[in-house]
Amino acid sequence: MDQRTKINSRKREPLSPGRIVQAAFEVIGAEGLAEFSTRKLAQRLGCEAMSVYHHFPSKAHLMDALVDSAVASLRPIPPDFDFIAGQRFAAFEYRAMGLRFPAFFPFLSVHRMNTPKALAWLNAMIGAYRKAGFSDRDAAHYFRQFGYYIIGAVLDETAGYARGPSTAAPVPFEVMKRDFPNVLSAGPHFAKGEWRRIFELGLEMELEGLTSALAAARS
Amino acid sequence: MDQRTKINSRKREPLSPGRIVQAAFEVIGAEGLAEFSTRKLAQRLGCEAMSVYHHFPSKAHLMDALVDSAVASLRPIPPDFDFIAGQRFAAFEYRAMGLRFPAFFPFLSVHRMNTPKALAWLNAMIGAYRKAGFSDRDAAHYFRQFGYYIIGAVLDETAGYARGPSTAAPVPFEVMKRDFPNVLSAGPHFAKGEWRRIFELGLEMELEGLTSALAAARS
DNA sequence: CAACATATTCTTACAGTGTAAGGTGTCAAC
DNA sequence: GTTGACACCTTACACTGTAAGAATATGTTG
Repeated sequence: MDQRTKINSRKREPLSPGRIVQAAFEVIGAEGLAEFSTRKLAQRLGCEAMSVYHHFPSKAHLMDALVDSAVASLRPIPPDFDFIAGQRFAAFEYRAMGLRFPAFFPFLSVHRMNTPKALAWLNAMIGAYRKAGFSDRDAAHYFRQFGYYIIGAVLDETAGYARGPSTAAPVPFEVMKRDFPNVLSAGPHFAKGEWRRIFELGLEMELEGLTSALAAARS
Repeated sequence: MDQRTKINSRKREPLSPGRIVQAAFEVIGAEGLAEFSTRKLAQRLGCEAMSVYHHFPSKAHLMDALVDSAVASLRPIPPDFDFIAGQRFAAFEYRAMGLRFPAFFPFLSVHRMNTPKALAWLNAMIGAYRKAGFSDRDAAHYFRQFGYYIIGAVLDETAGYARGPSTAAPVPFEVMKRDFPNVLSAGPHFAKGEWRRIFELGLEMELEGLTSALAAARS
């Protein structure tokens, strides 16, 4: 009908899954997960909301593509690393991925990884445990347990980082001082500059535990 | 206008924050977090959607009340427990809380705990670390790191438990067998019956690490 | 008792959401 | 040309949270 719409769609690069995924990350990064809608996505793409549906059957499928894309950005463990060094590498790599998409990570953390690229990554990770000497069962269990720590850590860093202050009226300083002095004195040590140390503290604890478990499994 | 509405609102118990919170948990438990809306909540309460707004200024405030209520259900660490036993108790207690509200936990996991009851719980937890002999800084860091593991674990149990299959078309068995054999053979060991063992595996690893850290801090 | 005040609850309306159904313009193959 | 496939757009619907204000219920004062 209106000729400008045609011109618009001719002028710009045509839509594609890749371009849509990238634009989605941009919107989520700029406006936050809650503000991410098909219409705002379309606005950034220079098209109409429904045009996205020609490339993704639903918003949920698009979100899955975002998960896949984020997971695909995880570099595999270098082959010459031993098991512990490899797990350390994977942990930092996963954390870096989360911090690359801080506003998106809370979504990722809660979603099953059953897209092809996510499965490939999972497969490699579990394979590392098997290869190190864990039984099938122990490989599954220790890997999952390790994931608990990593995901919990990255979630905390991103959920706190990406979101503004809570909706509830914050407790005033005087009340904090009187009723929750431990929280107050812990506050500075929760600052962003400390996050990496906190992450490493627990990570090294995990790695020592894995070392012991591995020694026990091999004997 | 319509007289039945009056009769209805006379007949039932009057609205109150407590009744609304309870109904909210019921709706979330029965229909899931995504299906939880003010109108469905009102339906369960036998009132109109906007009536809720007299008791909570916004849905976000109501959600905060849910967080507060869930956290308030955490029993404090018994005073005669030593530090490690206390942390073990708190970990299981937290996990039990999450499993009590499985559909709600993914929301809780991502939200700051700055309501009064949540702060009281935080304050007690951090206090336990201080009392055990950690410095202010180490208390903050080791507590947070411990929380990473616990929250990651409970999130995984509830997010997998409370949600149905992913939206993406699942990868067919033949493909799994060929391309992701490690994931396939790990599958049975990720079954629900194994969750408690997995949780304990990582928990005991954490507790051993805390024991060592505490010994180092005291020396 | 009536009259007023306050606390609850309901009605209506609006801007926003995901997306079903079907239309329109462009281009390649015949 | 005509046809058909493809990419994109228009419209419409059922849903969301909630602002604004009307209506009712309850309590208080005369």
